[in-house]
Formats: sequence, structure tokens, C-alpha cells
Amino acid sequence: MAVIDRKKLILEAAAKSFSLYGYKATTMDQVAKLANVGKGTIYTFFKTKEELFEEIINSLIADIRFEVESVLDESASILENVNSVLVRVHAFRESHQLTIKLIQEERDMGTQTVVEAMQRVEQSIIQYMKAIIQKAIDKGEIKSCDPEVTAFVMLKMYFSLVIDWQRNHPPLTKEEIAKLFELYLLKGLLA
Amino acid sequence: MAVIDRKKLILEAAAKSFSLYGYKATTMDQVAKLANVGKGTIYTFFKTKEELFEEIINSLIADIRFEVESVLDESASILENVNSVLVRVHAFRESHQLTIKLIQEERDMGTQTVVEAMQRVEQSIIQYMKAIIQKAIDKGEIKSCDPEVTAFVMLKMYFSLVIDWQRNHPPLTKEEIAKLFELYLLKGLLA
DNA sequence: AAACTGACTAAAATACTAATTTGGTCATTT
DNA sequence: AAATGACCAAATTAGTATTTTAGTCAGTTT
Repeated sequence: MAVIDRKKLILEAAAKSFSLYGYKATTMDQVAKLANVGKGTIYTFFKTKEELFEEIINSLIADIRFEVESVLDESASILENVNSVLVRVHAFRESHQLTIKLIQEERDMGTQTVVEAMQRVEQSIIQYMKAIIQKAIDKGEIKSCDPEVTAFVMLKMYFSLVIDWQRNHPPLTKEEIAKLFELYLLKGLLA
Repeated sequence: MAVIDRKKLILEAAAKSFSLYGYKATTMDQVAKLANVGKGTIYTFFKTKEELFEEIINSLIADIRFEVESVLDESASILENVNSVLVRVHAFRESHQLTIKLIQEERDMGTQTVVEAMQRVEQSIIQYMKAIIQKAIDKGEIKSCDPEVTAFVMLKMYFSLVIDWQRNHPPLTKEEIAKLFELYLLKGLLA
């Protein structure tokens, strides 16, 4: 159709600007100009800047879900699946411009809106993992446990190993992390 | 002896002030006044404010070491010991005025000196745990593993469960945390 | 008339400056 | 010889002027 989809233009422009400059440094004038749209038009689709941002975050979450689902393998073991998911999520965080910028903004400036958004992203990742874990419990692959706490612990442990560990030590390889994951969480430390 | 131990007075005054106001908000004039000492005197014992602070942190680390050692039990299992240590460290963090203030300052203001100091505290806790874990490996209680990574993972998991989990959920009881610790780290998830 | 626009405004952020505070020194006192 | 506190340069803070920005709405375009 000849009619331009202005909402889409705005979302694309906003995504680009948030990726490039982060949340705070993105202005509505900038988005309007980037989208070749009057500023008022933005407000016919989104009540506030925050709402626009939230829609972008929803897309981000959807993108992550897609990535995660594309890597899940019904016939694989829980260890393999959990590992694939975590590695994929991590790769996503490191390659996706928007997440890079937002993690940076969260760390450096602590922008409230961004902190909340990233928490929402984390929560949604935990929700997928929860489902995966529930299936593994049902299949009898792992012991009965609270799937949400388990997902939470897995994610935290993973990011501890790939992010926090590097602060004082040489980084662990992908294989080392997988091994550690298996040892600590799956098999257990007891001799 | 009739001679006043000025260094001790200064350390006590500084500890009090850091506990009450944090690192940034503590001034050398304040410490001098609190210690009933001329400001110049402080500088005969400590080169800079940072050095004074570091000595206070050294005492803090020594205090924690004392707490931890008083709770260790050679004849107890690794699970019991690790749990005791972590619970003790946590109780310390929550009851000790200085740590409360510094954790707050670290979170709210990100004062560089404080961030580094708290990292040093964490590192030293990990060092004790490392020793405990090494002993358990030697005794054949747990599998062979890198004691430092293991200590690191344990500490991170513990604080995830007691601190991060509460952000979005009702807090876990001490018993629940001990159970989770046992399940995830010691016994492992595999059915 | 329905969709769109951008000049406009109040509020917030920033840049700038003046005034104060603070870490550290050192000539003087004890 | 040990201790002190007035002093100073540097940093921080408070106060203010200026600019920027989110959001509105009267007017324009289609």
C-alpha cells in the first residue's frame, strides 16, 4: 500500500536511537526526525516516551524468545538444553546493540526506567527456563524442585561465571563453564 | 601507661565515623575532633584518608575471619560448615554497622574507594572458603574441583538466594536456603 | 474531517559561577 | 620530639542562568 506505516517507522527509529544512544540520551525530537514524522505523531501511537521504550523492550523479549526457541531440542538432555539456552542468551546480550547499550546505561547511570526494563527481560528469560525445567521434572530427568528458583539460580550462576568471575580472573572458556555447570548444578559436589 | 595511644584513638574515631556516615561523608577534621587529636597527628600515622580507611577495612576483615573461625567445626560435614560460614557472614553483614553503611554507599553512590574495599572483603571471604573446600577435597568428602571457583560460586549463589531473590519474591527462610544449597550444589539436580 | 505537523510551554537537565569544604602541609607550640 | 591547628590548593557543593526536552494543541495538509 502507498500509505506509510508510521507506527512502524517510529518503532524502527526509536529502536535505532535507543541502540545508538541509550534511553536517556534519546530524545523524542530525534526519533521524530529519524522516522521522518512530526513529533506529535509519535504521541498518537504512544502515550509517553516510556511507553514507546516499553514496546521496544517487548520486541527485544520476543527476539530473545525466538532465539531461545530456535535452539531448544526436545530430544536433547536437560543439561544440553539449559546450556544451549544460556549460551544463546549470552551471545545475544553480547551481540545485540540495544542490550549492550542498555546494560551499559544500567551500570553507568542507573537510569530507573532502564533498570526496570532489564529486570523485565531477565524475568522473561527465567520464565522460559522455568518451562524447560518443569518439563525435565515431568520427564523424571531431574529431581522434583521449584522450577522458578531453579531457573533463577541457573541464570545467576551462569552470569556469575561469565561476567563476575572475569573481574578478578582470566575468563573461563565456554567448555569450562559447561563443565562447571554440570558439576555444581547437575551432578553435585558430593563424592 | 599514662601516654595516650593516639593511633588507637584515631582508628576508633575513624571506625565510628565511617560506620555512621560512610567513607565520603567522613572528614579528617571530624575524625581528628572525635579522636581528640590534632589533624596533623592523623598524618603521622596514615599517609592519606584512603590509607586510614584501608586499615579499618583490614580490621573488618580480621573481625569477619574471627567470626568465621569461631563457627568452623573440624568434625562437621562440609555442608554444615559451608552453611555455618555463609550464615555467619550474612549475619555479620546485616548487623555490623560499618558493613551496612558501606554496602549502602557502594550501591547508592558507587564511591570507587568503597567499591574496591568491599571487593577486597569479598575476596578474603572467598579465600577462607577456599581453604575449607580444599580440606573437604583432601578428606574425600567432595569431588576434586577448583577450590577457588567453587568458593566463588557458593558465595555468589548464597547472596543470590538471600539478596537478589527478595527483589521479586518473598524471602526464603534460612532452612529453605540450606535445603536449596544442598540440592543444587551438593547433591545435584540429576534424578 | 481525519491525519499529521511543528511551534510552543512548563518542567527538567545542564552549564556555569560563587562560595564552601576538605585533604593534606608545615611553622609553631608543648 | 611529638603534637597541633591555621593555612592553602584542590575539590565539592550550592545557587543560578541557560538550554534542552517531553508532551500539547492550534493550525495545516491530504
